[in-house]
Amino acid sequence: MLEVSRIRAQKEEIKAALTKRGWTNDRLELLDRAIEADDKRKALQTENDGYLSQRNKLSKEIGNLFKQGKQEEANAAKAQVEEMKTKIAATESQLASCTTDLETVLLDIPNIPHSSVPAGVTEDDNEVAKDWPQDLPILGDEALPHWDLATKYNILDMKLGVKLTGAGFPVFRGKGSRLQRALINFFLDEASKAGYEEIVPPLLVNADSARATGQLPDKEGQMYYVEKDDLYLIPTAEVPVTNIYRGNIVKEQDFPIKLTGYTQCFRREAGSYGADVKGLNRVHQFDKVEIVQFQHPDKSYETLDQMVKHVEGLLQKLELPYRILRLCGGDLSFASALTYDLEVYSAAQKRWLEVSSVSNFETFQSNRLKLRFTDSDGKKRLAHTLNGSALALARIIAALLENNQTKDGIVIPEALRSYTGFDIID
RNA sequence: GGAAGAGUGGCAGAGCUGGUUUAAUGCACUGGUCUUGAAAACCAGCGUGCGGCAACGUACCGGGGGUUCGAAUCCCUCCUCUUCCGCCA
Repeated sequence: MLEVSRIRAQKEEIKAALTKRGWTNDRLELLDRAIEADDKRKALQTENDGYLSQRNKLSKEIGNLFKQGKQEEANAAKAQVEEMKTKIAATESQLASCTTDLETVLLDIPNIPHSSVPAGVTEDDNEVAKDWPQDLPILGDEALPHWDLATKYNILDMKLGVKLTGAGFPVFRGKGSRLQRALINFFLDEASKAGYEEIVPPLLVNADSARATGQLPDKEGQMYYVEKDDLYLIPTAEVPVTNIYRGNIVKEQDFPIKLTGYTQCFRREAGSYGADVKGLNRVHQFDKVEIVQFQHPDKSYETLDQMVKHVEGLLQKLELPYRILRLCGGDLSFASALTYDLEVYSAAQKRWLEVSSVSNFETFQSNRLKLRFTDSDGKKRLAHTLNGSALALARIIAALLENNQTKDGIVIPEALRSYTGFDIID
């Protein structure tokens, strides 16, 4: 959520930046509506405070009058307060509806894209920030997609998941399970080495947490919801891990705050069927190691680069061909100011698979989180928040299986062997 | 799940027979005096949001609602914690 003060101060720049998201005048007028609603809110607040002030003053007087035994005067004052209360009730209800209006408008305004974000509408307009320098691997015609490899080596069973739960809930078996566990440990160890504090958070969160990171209200349908307890299954570790600092005021010297968490992630992912979603490409439950940082506004883009480097390092160690995209305005998520997608090439599917998304949210998320720091002048300012997947397991496994298939079996990359305890799946 | 007790500012802890409480006091923290430096002592400052150029006003004592001219204080409800019982990985 953008701050109204920022919309006021930089309205024209913001309008210009939002056109990169494909926004036209009819939507840009939301900015004016936000300012209008805020003006109204301020006026009502001033009015209401005045009434409250009078009420408080009168109430004190009544107390004194009673002590002095001046019953009649006290009763007269009571009548005045009665009048005041009617006014207060009226302005308060206006104030409440006005605040709701403002909030509604603000929730519809996405983050302002960073100056380096290319304009564009679809993923075709994304910019390749770093391409794979070598030739892409070419497998023989006998090469299989991961869903067939999974069956061949009995390491992953989608049909069994259907029996146990439903479509999109994979069941890993044997070496498939161990590969899964190995990757989790590998990713967590790498994050620890890079200075991230490891967190094991709850997998269910309350509505306050879901709201603070922006899942509510806009992405409510994406989350599994436990009605009886009013809790949500997390779609990513970002939600509980980021919320650790909800409402906190940290010291400037605490930056950067670096957290990592492995969790299973749950997504309802309504819609979207077909070849693209086959196998592990899109599932309802998957495993992911997330990295999160809270940073001083002046340093957040440096940090974003470091986080991308970290994820790159993982892909290099796994010996997977990858490229980095800078997302265009149209493909940029609602809350992000700048996002890099890391994609791994699947030689069998002959396409790039998104395995990580690393974003700087600037103050967009911290505004809802109310995550602030005290700067050197003693002023309270919103921190910048960043996060990225490091990494999502399902698609990495898909890519590993496909790219590393040989006639003897699937070869485990060197870096993982001490974790898996085997070097081939056959 | 059942019973009892409790939730106050970074921490500790008063207030809780409704009205100078503008939330006492201590610790911690920040600045200053003193000191070669430090400690101690002393002086001052020290929550957050909103409105206001400011003075200041206003809201917040777990969340929400109510009673009252007036609520940290009384009532209802929800949440959390502690202790005991039950159940259980």
